[in-house]
Amino acid sequence: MHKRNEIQPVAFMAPRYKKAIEVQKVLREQLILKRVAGKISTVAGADVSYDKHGDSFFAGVVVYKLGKQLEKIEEATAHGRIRFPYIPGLLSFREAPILLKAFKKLKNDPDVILFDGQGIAHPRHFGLASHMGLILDRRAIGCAKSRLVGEFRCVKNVVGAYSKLFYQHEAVGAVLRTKVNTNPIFVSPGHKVNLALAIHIALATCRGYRIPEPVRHAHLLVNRVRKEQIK
DNA sequence: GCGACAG
DNA sequence: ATCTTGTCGC
Repeated sequence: MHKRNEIQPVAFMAPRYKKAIEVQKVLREQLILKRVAGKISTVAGADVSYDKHGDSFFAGVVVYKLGKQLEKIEEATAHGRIRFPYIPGLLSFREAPILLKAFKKLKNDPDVILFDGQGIAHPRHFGLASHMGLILDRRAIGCAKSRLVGEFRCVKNVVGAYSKLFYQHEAVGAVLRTKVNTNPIFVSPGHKVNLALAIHIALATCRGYRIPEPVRHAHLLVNRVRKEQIK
């Protein structure tokens, strides 16, 4: 008997997965869920693309200067072998290594990073954006295309409208309308930001598409690189 | 036992 | 996530 969103009964999981879950529980204690002071002038987006044959993938990061017009100032990619299966709730153990490899090539250190996944809107309040933000010691925000946990009400069909995402009686994120007549996205604080700033940054970096520009371009970048490298 | 389940 | 062309709708 499992409550909704009680993903992966730990008792039946392989030891390495149980260990991963314990790691998340320990690391989440170090998360900073308040807005950290400091100017935000550069924003990065990161994403991963999987090789068709399933044993390798690519990570990409794109850095933008924040302004009226977003100006791309740097991008980096990395290639690596997949060492961990996809298990809802344990995505960071699969994607963090390759993402870190790409971040190491970066010369700039962005003031905030947007990730293609959840922040604290997660069974243990420690999704990909939280994990990466903590490791990189950067502000991080989760921008997912679908729900992992939580309940929410309908979102008005107006850009900027949102409803809070509740999980265990706590607002862990927002279901945000970034484009009319289009499904909303799931924004949640990852690290060193609060929900209000997470929503603000996500909206401020949207340019007419559902996905915030940094993540959208990181997505395009990795897909382009993957298709070229396969040849 | 069934349904839910980021990418 | 990925395999994939056209097609319906704003």
